[in-house]
Amino acid sequence: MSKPPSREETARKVHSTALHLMRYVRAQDIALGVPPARLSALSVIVFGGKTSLSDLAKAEQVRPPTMSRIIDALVRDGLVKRETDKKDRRSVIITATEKGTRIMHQGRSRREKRLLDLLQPLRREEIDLLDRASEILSKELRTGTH
Amino acid sequence: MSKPPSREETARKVHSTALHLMRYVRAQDIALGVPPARLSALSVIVFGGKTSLSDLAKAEQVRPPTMSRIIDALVRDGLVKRETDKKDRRSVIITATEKGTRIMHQGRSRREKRLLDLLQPLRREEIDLLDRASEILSKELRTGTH
DNA sequence: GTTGCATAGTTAGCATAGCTAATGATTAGC
DNA sequence: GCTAATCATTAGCTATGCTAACTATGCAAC
Repeated sequence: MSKPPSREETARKVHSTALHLMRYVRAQDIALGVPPARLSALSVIVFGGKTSLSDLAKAEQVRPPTMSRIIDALVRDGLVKRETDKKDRRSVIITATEKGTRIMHQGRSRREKRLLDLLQPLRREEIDLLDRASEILSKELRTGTH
Repeated sequence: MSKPPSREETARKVHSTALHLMRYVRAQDIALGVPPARLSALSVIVFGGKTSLSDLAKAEQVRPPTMSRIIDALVRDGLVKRETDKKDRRSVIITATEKGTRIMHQGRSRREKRLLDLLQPLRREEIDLLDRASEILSKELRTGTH
């Protein structure tokens, strides 16, 4: 049927697809009323459990002052709470409130539903192929230089 | 070997992989010294040819005032130029300058090189699989409701 | 051709989110 | 106990998103 794709072509396709996919799922988040940076941080807090502010900053690849201000807003809106670490009183421990947890679960299920809708018309073999492709890429992203 | 993945699992994997992949390639862009929104707009201008401001706004999924200001910055930095459309004098046509084109090509080759490095250890069959997976997803993203 | 509506773009003003530099508080090393 | 390192915050800048209000132009109806 078709000739084997060059690595360059495949790289371009993969990049373009990932870009459009992210755009597609992120559109769902607007309904939650929590802006993107805050939602992303909240996700780490809810699903990753309690962490320090600096660990959060690392996870989100932003600088501590940026994360500090994001936490300000999340605290103000009652989605997380700040506590000073008993072991190291310089450190701040961030925990999700019940409200924060609830909103995050809503968000996740909205996004998953959206993606499932996208995958709905696909056949068993195609789902299987997407699954293996994700595995391959994830593995390289974990082991590569970055 | 392994039992067939549920659609839910696959959806989660695909989402997570796309997210990490975008993070991986975007890191390259910092070296260009052009902030993300401007770079993305410049990409549409360089590779998509001359367009009006409102078409650009649609392509980038932002409102016209946002695009207007992005263009302000790109013009100020000599990367694009504004011209009024002769046919419809309300309309503004945006074109890339030589400098803008040069920088964008640099950016593209940096990102492609980065992705090629990632795909480098993969075998022929794995590349082929990624290629087909991208095709499948792209097709759904094009034909789906969004 | 003028009246009136629609469309393209800009301006003004606000919120969000990124950064560096500088500061305060606490801990760790010696 | 002093010094250096670490964690978080504050201040102040840039960038990027939005809506509302405005200007200028085009188009349609009469």
